[in-house]
Amino acid sequence: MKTAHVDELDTAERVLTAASHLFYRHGVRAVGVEWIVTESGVAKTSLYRHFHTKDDLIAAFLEREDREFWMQWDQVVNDNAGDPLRELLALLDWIGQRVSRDGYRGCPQINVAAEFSDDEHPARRIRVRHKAAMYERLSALMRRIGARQPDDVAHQIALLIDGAFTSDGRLQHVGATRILQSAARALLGGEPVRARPSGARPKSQGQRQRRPR
Amino acid sequence: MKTAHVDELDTAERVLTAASHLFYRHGVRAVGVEWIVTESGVAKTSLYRHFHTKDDLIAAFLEREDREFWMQWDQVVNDNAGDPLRELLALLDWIGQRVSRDGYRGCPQINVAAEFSDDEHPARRIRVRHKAAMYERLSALMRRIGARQPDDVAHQIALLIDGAFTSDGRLQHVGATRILQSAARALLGGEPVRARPSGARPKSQGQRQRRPR
DNA sequence: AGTATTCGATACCGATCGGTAGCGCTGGAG
DNA sequence: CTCCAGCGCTACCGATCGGTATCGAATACT
Repeated sequence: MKTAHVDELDTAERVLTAASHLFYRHGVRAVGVEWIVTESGVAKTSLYRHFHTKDDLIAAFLEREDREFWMQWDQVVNDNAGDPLRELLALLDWIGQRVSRDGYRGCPQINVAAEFSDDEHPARRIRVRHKAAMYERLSALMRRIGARQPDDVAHQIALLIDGAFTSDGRLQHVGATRILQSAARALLGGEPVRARPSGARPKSQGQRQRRPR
Repeated sequence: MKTAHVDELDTAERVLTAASHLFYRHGVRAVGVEWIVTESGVAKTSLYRHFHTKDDLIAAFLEREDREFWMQWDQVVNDNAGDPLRELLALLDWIGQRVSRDGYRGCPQINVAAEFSDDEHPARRIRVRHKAAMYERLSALMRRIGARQPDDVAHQIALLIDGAFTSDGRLQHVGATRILQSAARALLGGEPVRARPSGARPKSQGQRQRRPR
């Protein structure tokens, strides 16, 4: 059915890629389909053959952003498996780098959702799901770390992350990663218990030590 | 020159009020001038007599939001003058209530700025100024509180606040104020020094005590 | 009273919006 | 070889975009 040239990009893929870049950089309402057509080098007819409406294209953009975000998240998690605290710090490092990149313009979920008022709009639904998933993962992670109030800390770290997302490179010169990581450490209560790689459940939040520097 | 009926609203004022509500609720690009005309009950000609372009109207909207935000901020500050920590907690309480209100749709500066890509656009300029002012105030406050690393903590609390702004009522049922305040306390390093109401400059961050509960 | 300004109303401008119709080409599957 | 789905191209649709022109009524300052 669909084979085409293996070395060339799929038509739908080219459309979605071009649309994603434009949507992210300029906002979805600022980008007309004609612009996407020009940028992707695809006929308008073909665009509408794969995405029935512009809203479908917007939804596809956000769905893909969502998928890729969690893929990278999981990658960082897997690279630091075993030590939950290390996992958290690695995630914050990844986010710190992400928001410091040139051309970073915030979280697409937040940005696009703000352009629509109808809560039934796919953009807003996807955003809600995305942020709920974020909290769930953080909450589970806080439990594994052994935080005393895992739900509260999860909410707080979620706030830090969303704040970093909207910072638009404001933290670039002070070190986004450093700010995020030290905040997380503080939120976990000074110096949290370092859990053993082999599932040692931390129960006492014993010896507090001054921060290394 | 301009007196008009004292009991009636100024024409420009009616336009700006209607535009502000629509802009905030639906996003600036989703709202056409015709819609503002209908909602304000003002002739299109009159609208353009006071605001030469739609961008001028958008800028006026954001400028006013900025002014009113700092007016309320200063109000909270004045109501809690003397004790810097109390001041901070009161500010976070105010923000917690603000983001929990029905119909809260995030920070207008963040939302509108995301709809434009040109950094020279007034919306993005005002946003940068607004957020810079936020950091400056927080940084000064952290110094008055006696935080050990005032700049870092200021950045971290700014992240919390921006995160709360974009939470869209997600913290409503867990208590936004509680989450924000406990985060701030933790970021200040357990229990920070409580400054005397009469200008006692805290220099040593002496006795650390375990959190009350 | 006279004059200048501001108002609302309507009609209009070119440009662009999201989306569709029709046509001619092409390349891979049967 | 035949067939046909997917492609690019162009022309087009009604609706709406931001913004302007014109005009008569109402208002305010001198």
